Amino acid sequence: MAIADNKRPRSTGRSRTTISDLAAHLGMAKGTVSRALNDYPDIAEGTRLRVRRAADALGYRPLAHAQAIRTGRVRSVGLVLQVNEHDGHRPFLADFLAGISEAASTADWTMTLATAASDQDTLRLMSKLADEQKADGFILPRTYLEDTRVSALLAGDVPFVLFGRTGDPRGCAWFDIESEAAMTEAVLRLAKLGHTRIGFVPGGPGYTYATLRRQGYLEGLKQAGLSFHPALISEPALNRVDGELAAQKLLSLDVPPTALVCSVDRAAFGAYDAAAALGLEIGKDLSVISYDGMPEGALLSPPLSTFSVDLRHAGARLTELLIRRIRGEAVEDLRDLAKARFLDRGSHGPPTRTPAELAHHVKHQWFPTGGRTK
Amino acid sequence: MAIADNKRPRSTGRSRTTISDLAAHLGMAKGTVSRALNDYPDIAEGTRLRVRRAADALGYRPLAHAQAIRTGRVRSVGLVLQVNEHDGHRPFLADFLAGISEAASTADWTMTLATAASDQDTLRLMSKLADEQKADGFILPRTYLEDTRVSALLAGDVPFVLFGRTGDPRGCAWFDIESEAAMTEAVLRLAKLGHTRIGFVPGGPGYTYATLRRQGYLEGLKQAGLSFHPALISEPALNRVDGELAAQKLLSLDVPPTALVCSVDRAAFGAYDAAAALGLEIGKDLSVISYDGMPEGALLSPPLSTFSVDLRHAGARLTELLIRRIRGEAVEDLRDLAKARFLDRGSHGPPTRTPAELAHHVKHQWFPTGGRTK
DNA sequence: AGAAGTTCCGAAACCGGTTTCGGCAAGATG
DNA sequence: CATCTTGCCGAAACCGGTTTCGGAACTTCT
Repeated sequence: MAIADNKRPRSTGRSRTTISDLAAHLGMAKGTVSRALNDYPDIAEGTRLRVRRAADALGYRPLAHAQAIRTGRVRSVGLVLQVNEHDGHRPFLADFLAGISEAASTADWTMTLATAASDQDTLRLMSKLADEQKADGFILPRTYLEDTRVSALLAGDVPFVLFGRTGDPRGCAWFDIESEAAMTEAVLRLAKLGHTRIGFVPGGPGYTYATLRRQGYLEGLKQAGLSFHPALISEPALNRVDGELAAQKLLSLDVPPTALVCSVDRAAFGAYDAAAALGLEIGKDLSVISYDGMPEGALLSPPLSTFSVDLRHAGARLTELLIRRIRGEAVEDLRDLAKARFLDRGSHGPPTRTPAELAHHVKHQWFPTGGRTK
Repeated sequence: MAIADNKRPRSTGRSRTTISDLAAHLGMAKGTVSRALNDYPDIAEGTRLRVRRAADALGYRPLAHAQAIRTGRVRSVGLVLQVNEHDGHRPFLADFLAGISEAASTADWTMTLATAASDQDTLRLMSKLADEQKADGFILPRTYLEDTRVSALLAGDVPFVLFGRTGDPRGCAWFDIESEAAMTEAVLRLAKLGHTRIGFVPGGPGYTYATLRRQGYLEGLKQAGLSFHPALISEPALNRVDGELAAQKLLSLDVPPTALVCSVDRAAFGAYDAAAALGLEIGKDLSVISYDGMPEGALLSPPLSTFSVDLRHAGARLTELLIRRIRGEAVEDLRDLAKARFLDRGSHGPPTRTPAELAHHVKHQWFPTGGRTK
């Protein structure tokens, strides 16, 4: 109560110092001040310093949108997240955003975020943000082999950078994790332990990474000198249930794999379920190596061996690339790859049974009455 | 290759249609067009329609920052997330963001997001965003009883809305989940099942919710007609390890509780660990009810009974309130509470032992040699 | 019919910056 | 010493909107 009622003229605050105030205070033209602050070459060094000093003495902060009206840039990176879909990266969303925010902040930029419920919604939101110039460009997470966002942005001449590769890279800047190399490494590790039949659970079709990881698996077989059996590649699985089904099917083969390489952790979780149902011990009877590095994997027994991705770094790198893209650098110079880090935990080891023994065990467990119907 | 080289004058695109273009096309003054589009009362209905039609015929989209220069509003809600700290809500971050984005989008606003590494960093980022007018106001997640952000924003006359309450609500708009009511309900449910000694694991001191939940616990005891024993309130626990220690200590009391109410799920996870170490079965020997609704809780055995929060709704509501705040509504009209939803799962049931029996069991298990030294 | 209101729109100022242009003064050149 | 540069800054236009102001045309009232 008391004196609290000092009725200011509504949201006046102290009206900020504008560039005109600053110019008046310095006795110069405001154009000069502007050029001084923006490092134009036709300003004397002494003047530049005087201006700068006065600027922070008066606490001058240019309005981003007032600058934008002339420069056409609001210094903001756009990000449209699609939240409906499966998302192994969801636990890391905060890290990803932190990476973007940090890199943006360093360059004196900001991030404009929106969430979409569908592909179409994503396009709509991006076009709106671009039209109103709320963002100067976009980071595109989760790329498809054929990505409608890419064609739309290319057509609209809106700068962007992909997190992931795409079918036709022309006009695209991108950053990606070499997950195919991780898959190769997984196969080689397993082969070195003595596995000769190694199954593969692919990711969602359409996504670029799914194709790449499959290639990485094949490359691993080749380097290990193992022959490829199409039957050892299951149906795609992006969640626990599908992962269980996939593993179940692979393990029911006449000559089942003794090790599984999974494209995503969630599928690997399902493989644990399948193994449990069949009375198989993970890391012994069945080895599993996966990809994503989800924290839940560490809680399983045995903990899941998987490849983890530094999403904070990814966000930061993508932001740098996007800003440089917006500033006009050629896309060919704005492409980068990083490696995934292997988390060597307990879910893989030397095979304890031959495929034949494993098949016998499975058949016995799975069809206790010996039937093979259905 | 081929013809691909059509060398446009760099990022020309087709230069957007401005309000002047539109005015020229209509043969009117641009001021008139602006007023027509913004529903000024001194524009004839027919004119308004003509303008609107022409606007979407030409695909006119005003530049947000060009508007802002005069209106002083960029139509953006600011959000600064602190990512270093413990965070039970982290798995729901996407939902929270989706709620904000949706509500903002509905009002034709956007969201500007930043992440900070410390309290100080948060203040710095908010002040920068506000100064540059990249955001018109802020959503403040995770409030403290004494919140430096609140005083800073009040001093700077920057609009904001709290997610959570704070010690001194003057000048504050807020939205919160009534987690104290959830705690009360938890106690009542346990009392109804026959528990008479119910322990409480508080949340982090300083946070407003911690105090409220403690009060809710006390209120529950009171309503259930149970007497309060200070020893039944443990040290604060915000993570699994501390939760385990807290539960261990409570269970080692001479007259231990047969049920635990935990302020946060993570602490409850620790209680599971403690129970396992003591050979106690959750839901039988020890009942647990918690708060947060983290998905991991459903994977425990038995699944954790907990209160879940609709963070998408929270984000949406906060955004509505903030926008109304920015538009000048009084803070007193911008306060709202919502309820948490109880997820009735397997971690609570009637007590299978009396406190005395439980104490005996614990002592036997925990000190197999009967000693009481360290 | 003239005065007084209303309705509705054009013209211009304005917001806070950036960028262009031109010119003065000092230094370099012949 | 005259001229040509060059360095440096002021003045003004400009960006794309919004808001104020004033007045023409049209009603309404007396």
